[in-house]
Amino acid sequence: MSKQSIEARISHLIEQSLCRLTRILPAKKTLPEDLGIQLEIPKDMAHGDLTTNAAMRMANFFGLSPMVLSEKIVSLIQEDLKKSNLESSVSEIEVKKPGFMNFFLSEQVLFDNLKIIKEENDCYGASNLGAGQRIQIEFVSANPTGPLTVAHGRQAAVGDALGKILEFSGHKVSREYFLNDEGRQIDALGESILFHYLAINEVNIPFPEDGYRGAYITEIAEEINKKYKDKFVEGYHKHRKFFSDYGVNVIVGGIKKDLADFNVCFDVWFPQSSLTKKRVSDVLDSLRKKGFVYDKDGAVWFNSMKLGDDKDRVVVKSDGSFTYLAPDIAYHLNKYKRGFKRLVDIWGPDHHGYVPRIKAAIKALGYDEKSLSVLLVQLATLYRDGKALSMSTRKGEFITLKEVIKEVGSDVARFFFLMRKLDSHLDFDLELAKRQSRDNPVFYIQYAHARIWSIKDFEYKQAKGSIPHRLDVSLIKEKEEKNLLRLLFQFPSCTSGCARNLEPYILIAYLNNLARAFHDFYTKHRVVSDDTALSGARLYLIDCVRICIGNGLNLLGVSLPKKM
RNA sequence: GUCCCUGUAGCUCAGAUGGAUAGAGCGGCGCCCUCCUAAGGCGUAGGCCGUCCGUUCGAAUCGGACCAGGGACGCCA
Repeated sequence: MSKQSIEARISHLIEQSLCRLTRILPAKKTLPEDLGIQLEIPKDMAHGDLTTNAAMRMANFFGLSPMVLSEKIVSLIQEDLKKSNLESSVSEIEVKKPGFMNFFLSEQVLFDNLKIIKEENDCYGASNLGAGQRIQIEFVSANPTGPLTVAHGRQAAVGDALGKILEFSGHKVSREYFLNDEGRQIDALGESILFHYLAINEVNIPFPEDGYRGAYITEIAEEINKKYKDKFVEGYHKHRKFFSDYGVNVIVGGIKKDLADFNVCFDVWFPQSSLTKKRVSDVLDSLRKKGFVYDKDGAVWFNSMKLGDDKDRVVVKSDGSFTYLAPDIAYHLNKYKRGFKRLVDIWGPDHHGYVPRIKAAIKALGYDEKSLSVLLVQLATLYRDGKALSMSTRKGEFITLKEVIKEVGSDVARFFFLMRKLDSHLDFDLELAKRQSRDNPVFYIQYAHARIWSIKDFEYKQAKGSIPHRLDVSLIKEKEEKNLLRLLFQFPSCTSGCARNLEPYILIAYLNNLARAFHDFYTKHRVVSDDTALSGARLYLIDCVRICIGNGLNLLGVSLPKKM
């Protein structure tokens, strides 16, 4: 019996007994639809495997003290347990102090879970939470005017991990990169390259306003000059488009390579240029018909204030060109039109003011704003030896994602970017990241995985694989082993928690605990010994740990070393 | 000025939808390799959870005010 079904069945029993109580006790009202009942895993294992606050939530409703209500519910549940085949799974239900009901699962459930892990293997922890729903996750989407920076690195790691987590939880995920390949910034890019190209050919023009600086710009200019010599010097203003196209091409190529080196892949690259002017103005026209768009001061405005924004926003400037919002509205409509039921946008914190605007647009387009989740991933600050490294994108002084990956490796970089809650600023210490000890959680977790392989190897060399991995329940009795059983049992609720909250860091905390529990077990008990039966049982157990750590690291996009 | 994020042990941070005595790592101190990787483990010390009100059976968690740090507020993208 899988853990989900036990959880589900217990919470069903609770609800059932509440319903029965309304009939037994003089009910004043009908039960509210959302009871707010939570069945959760208690922090302290002394409080059982599952616990609920149901009695405390419902005490007022029934006019009973939480303790009395708890007792009544428990006695009803116990009657039902006898009738169902759950009786062997729940060993005890206790009522504690303020009114908690604690469920203790029988050890058999935890042992059966090991068999489930072995069977499901790399699917253990997967669920059908998403029920096959199509969900699109758009992330990075950095303008192709320069290489990816550390900030993009965090967004890339988060988006990719969330994609994997959502897939694992039964969603149909599409990862998308919106490529901003036209507009003023792209023009400025072209002009910046042109400036350097002309400089090489000893033609001096003023440096463009909003121009980009940085070695990569001069490199592109040199590359063009090498290929085409001084071909574009005469009548250079006619060739601006060539320079910007060339620059975008080179930079997008670099971005794709950096992402590939970071093990991040996208299903769709969506160029802004594919949203033609006509498509954008068609969308604006349809919004105008619905009364969401109006003219003022020679510009066209979106009536976003009525939909929750603090002011109305310009969509067509008085010079006739679109603001960024206009194609973005069309883009989001396009996402829905492609059949996605849910959208996730991952942005930097500098875009937070933009959220009400796009939410307003979603509403104006006639979709439920809740179908769009905007995740604002806070910045990552790089440190070296406790000192923050300064960054300024404008001056071209920044640390690229590429440099970070080169210095610490993809595994470590990904892990560090995911380590904190998305809302938290992230301090990324390069020296700590390279350290290989307990204070570096990546190595700590990978080390547990490698240790298990090392035990398996040892067994293979000693006994030539003759020890059968057989689960003899009576042999697993150490405290450290029981601890592992419990943690392994919790893995599925951890993965679905990540999916529900769109937060990968929950998984990291879990893996840290599991690795710790394993290291603790390892130093206290020998796996491979003369006692073949015991060795077999322990090999079975640690292989389940290996599967769990492996599945967890896979979701984070971190590799699973067999040796370290 | 408006808005967003943050404020928990000396340092870096957990505390997933409010829950039962607030947890890790580092650093301090003291231990554990004739034994499957010591890149490990164990023990110990260390806290008015920024401040003040409020909601609740119950608050680090929710609401309000204030204080401190970071960031955003364009007919830029």
